[in-house]
Amino acid sequence: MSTKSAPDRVLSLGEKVKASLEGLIGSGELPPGARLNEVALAKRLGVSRGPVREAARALEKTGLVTVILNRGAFVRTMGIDEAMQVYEMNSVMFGFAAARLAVACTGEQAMALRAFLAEMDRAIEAEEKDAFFAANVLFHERILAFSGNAVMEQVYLEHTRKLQLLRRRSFDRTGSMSEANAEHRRLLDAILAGDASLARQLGEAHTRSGRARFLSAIEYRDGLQLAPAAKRPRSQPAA
Amino acid sequence: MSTKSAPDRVLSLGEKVKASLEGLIGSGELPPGARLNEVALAKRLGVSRGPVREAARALEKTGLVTVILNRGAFVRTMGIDEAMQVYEMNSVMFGFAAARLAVACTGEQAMALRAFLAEMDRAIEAEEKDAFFAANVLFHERILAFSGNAVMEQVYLEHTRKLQLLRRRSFDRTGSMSEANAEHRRLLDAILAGDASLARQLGEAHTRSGRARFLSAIEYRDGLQLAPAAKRPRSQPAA
DNA sequence: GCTTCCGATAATGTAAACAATAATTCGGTC
DNA sequence: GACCGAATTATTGTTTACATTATCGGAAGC
Repeated sequence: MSTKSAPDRVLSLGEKVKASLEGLIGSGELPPGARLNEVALAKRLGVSRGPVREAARALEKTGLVTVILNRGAFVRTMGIDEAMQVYEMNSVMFGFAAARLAVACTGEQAMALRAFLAEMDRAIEAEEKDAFFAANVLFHERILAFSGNAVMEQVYLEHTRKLQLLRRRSFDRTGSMSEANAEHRRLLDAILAGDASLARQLGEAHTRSGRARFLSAIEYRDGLQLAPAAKRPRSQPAA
Repeated sequence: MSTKSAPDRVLSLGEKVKASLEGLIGSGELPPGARLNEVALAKRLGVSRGPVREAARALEKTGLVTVILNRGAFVRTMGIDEAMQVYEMNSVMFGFAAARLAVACTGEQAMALRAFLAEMDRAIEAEEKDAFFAANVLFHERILAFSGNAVMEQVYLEHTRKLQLLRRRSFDRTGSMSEANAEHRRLLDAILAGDASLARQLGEAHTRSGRARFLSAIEYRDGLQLAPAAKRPRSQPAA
C-alpha cells in the first residue's frame, strides 16, 4: 500500500490537541481570560477529556494558560507589566547572543542573516507587513540559535511566543518597520566587524526599541486583558 | 466527625505526586536515566495512574524528566554541555539583576543581602557546608528577586533547580566557599556603591567562577550521566 | 427589596477499564 | 552456536465511568 495516506501517529493525541489549542488561542477564538471547557473541547476535537487535560497542563507550563484547582484552565492574560519584563529578559539574552556571534560567526550564518535583512527590505518596499513580521521573527530567532546556547534559545523562543499572545503585530506603520530594520543592519554590521561589546549594546537597545514600538502600538489599541466584564463567574481566574 | 484527620485538600493529587517524585529524584532513589513506571509509582503512592501521568508531564516541563511517546517518562540526564549553557544563561541574568539592583536597592534589601554574607562567613568558619550552600543559593535567588523582574526570576529559579540535579553540592573544599564569598562581597560592594556597570561585570564573572568550581568539582567525580550501562532496553531514552 | 441559605446543575478531579504499542521470550532456521 | 521471526508480556495511550467541588437558581427570612 504505497498510498498509505495516514502517516500513522508520530504525535500523541495530547500533542495534537495542544497544537489545536494553540491555534484556537492564537486565532483569538479563545480570547484571554476564557475558560477551557474540557468536555466542550473534547467533543469538538473528537477526543476524550484525557488528552485535553494533558494539553491544558502542557500549555500551562508553556505559559499560555493558567490552571486553577477545581476551577479549570483559563487562557492566560498577560499584563503589560509582565510583557515589559519579558522584553527585558529577551533584551539581555539577545544582546548576549549578538555578542557571542560577533566573536564566532561563520560565513554561512552571516549570509543567512543578510538574507533576512534583504527580505525585510523587500517587504518594507512592497508594504507586506506579514512578510516583514515573519522575517523579523526569524532574524531574531536565528541570532539566538547561532549563538550556540540551546537552553537560552529555548527560553527565548518560549517567551517570545507567549509575548505574541499580546501583541499581534505591533508593526502598524511602515515607519516602524524601516526603523527596526535600520537597527538590524547596524547590529549585523557590528557582529560582522567582530565588535562584541558594540553588538551586545546594539542588541539590547534594539529589543528595547521593539518594546517601545510595542508600547506605543497598544497605546490606543488598549483593550488588553480586559474582557467584556459583563459577568464573569467562571470566566476570570483571580481578579 | 470532628476528628476528620484529613486537612481537606488544597493540593490536587497530581501536585502531591509531583512533589513526591521530585523528592524521589532529588534523593537519588530515581537516578538519572531511570524510567518512571506509571503503575508501580501509582501503586506505591496509593493513587491512580492519572495523577502520576500529570505529575510526569509537569516535571517534563520543569525539565526534570523527559517523556517519549509510547516509551514513558525518564529521569532526565543533564549533560555537562547543557549545564554549561545553563550557567551561561544564569550568568547573563544574574549580571543584569545585579546591575539593576545597583541603581535601585532599598535599605531593607541591602540589609538582607548583608545578612546572607554574614551567614556564609559564619558557615565557612564553622565548616558547615550545608548551611553555606543554603545561604549561597538564597543570596543569589534574592538578588534575582530584588531585581524586580519576576519573569527572569522564575526562569532563573527553574534552571537553577534543574542544575542542582547534576551538581549535588560542588563545594567540597572550604577554599571554594571562602573564594565564592569574597566574590559575593565585592559584588555587594559594587551594588551598594551604585556602580551598575561594575556590578554587572562582577555578577557575570561570579557565575562563571561558579561554573569553573562546578567543573573542577565533578572532574574526578565523573560518574555523570553514565548509568551502569549493563543493558538498557527500556532504561535509556535516546542514546 | 435585599440578603442568606439550600438544593440542583455543571464542571473538574480521580479511578478503573480498554486499546495500542513497544519490549521480551521462545522457537526455528541457517 | 548465532541470527532472525512470531507469539507473549508488559507498559503506555486513551476512553469511559464515578466522586468531588464549585457555580447557579430560587425560596425563605429579615
